[in-house]
Amino acid sequence: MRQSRLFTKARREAPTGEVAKNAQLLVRAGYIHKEMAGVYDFLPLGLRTLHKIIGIIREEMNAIGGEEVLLTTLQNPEIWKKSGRWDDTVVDVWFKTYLKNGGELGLGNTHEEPLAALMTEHISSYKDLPRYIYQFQNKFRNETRAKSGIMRTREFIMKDLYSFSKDADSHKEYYEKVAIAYENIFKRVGIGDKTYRTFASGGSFSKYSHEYQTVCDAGEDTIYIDVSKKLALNKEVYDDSEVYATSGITKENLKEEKAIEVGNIFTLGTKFSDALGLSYKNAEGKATSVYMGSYGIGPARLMGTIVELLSDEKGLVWPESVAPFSIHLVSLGKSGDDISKIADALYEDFVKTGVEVLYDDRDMSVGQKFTESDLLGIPKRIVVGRDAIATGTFEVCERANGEVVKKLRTELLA
RNA sequence: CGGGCCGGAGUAUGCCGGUAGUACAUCUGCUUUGGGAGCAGACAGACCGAGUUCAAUUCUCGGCGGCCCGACCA
Repeated sequence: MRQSRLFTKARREAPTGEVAKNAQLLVRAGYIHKEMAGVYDFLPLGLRTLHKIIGIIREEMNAIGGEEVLLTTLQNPEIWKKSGRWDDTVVDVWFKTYLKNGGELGLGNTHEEPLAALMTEHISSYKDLPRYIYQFQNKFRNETRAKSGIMRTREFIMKDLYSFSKDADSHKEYYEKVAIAYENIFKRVGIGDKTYRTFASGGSFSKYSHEYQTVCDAGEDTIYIDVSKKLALNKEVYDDSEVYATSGITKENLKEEKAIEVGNIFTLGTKFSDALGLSYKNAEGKATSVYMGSYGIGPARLMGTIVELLSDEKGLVWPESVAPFSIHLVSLGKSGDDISKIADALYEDFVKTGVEVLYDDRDMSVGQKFTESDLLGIPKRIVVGRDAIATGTFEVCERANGEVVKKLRTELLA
């Protein structure tokens, strides 16, 4: 993409009042725009990165048998009344609204109820199980206090996977598969070494659930890590003696850290299938409740976590896997001169070979181009300058570590 | 939801109960081009409402909005 065609502009300063590092950098670099507290738009560069993250999650979900759907945001209260979760005192993050005829509606904050209701039409026999259904869908949560930039927002895309199994044993088996898929995801987006499977309270569904917590000072949660076991405990279960027996963690070895919850996996059991009438006939012809699990990841929060963890004083730093472009091609020529002709040709070559390249073809000062390039955080920068004419070489700079090498055109395209 | 701070050109800020100043950005012109260039000129601003006052951007109250701390996070 030609940068002259990119409508967003990088800015020197972050807006007043935006304190979170992730939002400061993403706003300055033109990846996102704040509409209001806890509500952010994704602009072209930000959307590309978000889509890269979503793509990685999708691959991992498909690899463990996930089938993708897209359920609605508008929610029918009748379904939620069956599980008791329409009540504002039970779920306090509802956004509710009205139909023209006065009927009440909700904006979905999660999708256990509608999906369980939907699956009653498709699951009737043990032969129909297991099923694994997931989506990337806009959730609405009326948080009392939005904070931390894109980490806790009132409207956000969530990947939510729901598993429908015959019984607790087959559920447990799949639950562990999801855990591995999650670990793959966090590894692939570049935060694997700082992300811990963490025991947390399970709510009313099961004794414990698991969170994936990424160690980071910007995090809202406090966890206790057993480094050798690569496991952790959320502070909320720290004083629960049973968790140590369950997890095999010993209290003495724990290290306290701040962390960001980047994912969670829950055992739901039959709570929702009982409430919504989701059952199947087993081999003996007996009606049996479907055993459910739910598994969430917030792609935007994951994006914010990557920013918090990997960016530096110059700006964003993306791993190749989630960068909006692989290469930032920066021309130091002026439109029409020899340098920019070489840059144009190189750009066309990259486009032809399918390389994702952002081409800074704008007429502006060198310093400004480099500073903006650093801010955008694209993994590799290729500079077309006087060397391109003098020696036919191009400077290639790694954003992450600043390493610079000179390469010939043929080496770049190889 | 409790507490605190804040609200002015596109962005960031200084001063101020009496003509809203500056920097950056933007536009025009000339020069400049390997780390946010220079000169000249131009465009552009007080969240809303009430009160006090001869006079309110400034003081007071209320609303709305933003950020932070805490609580909450099914």
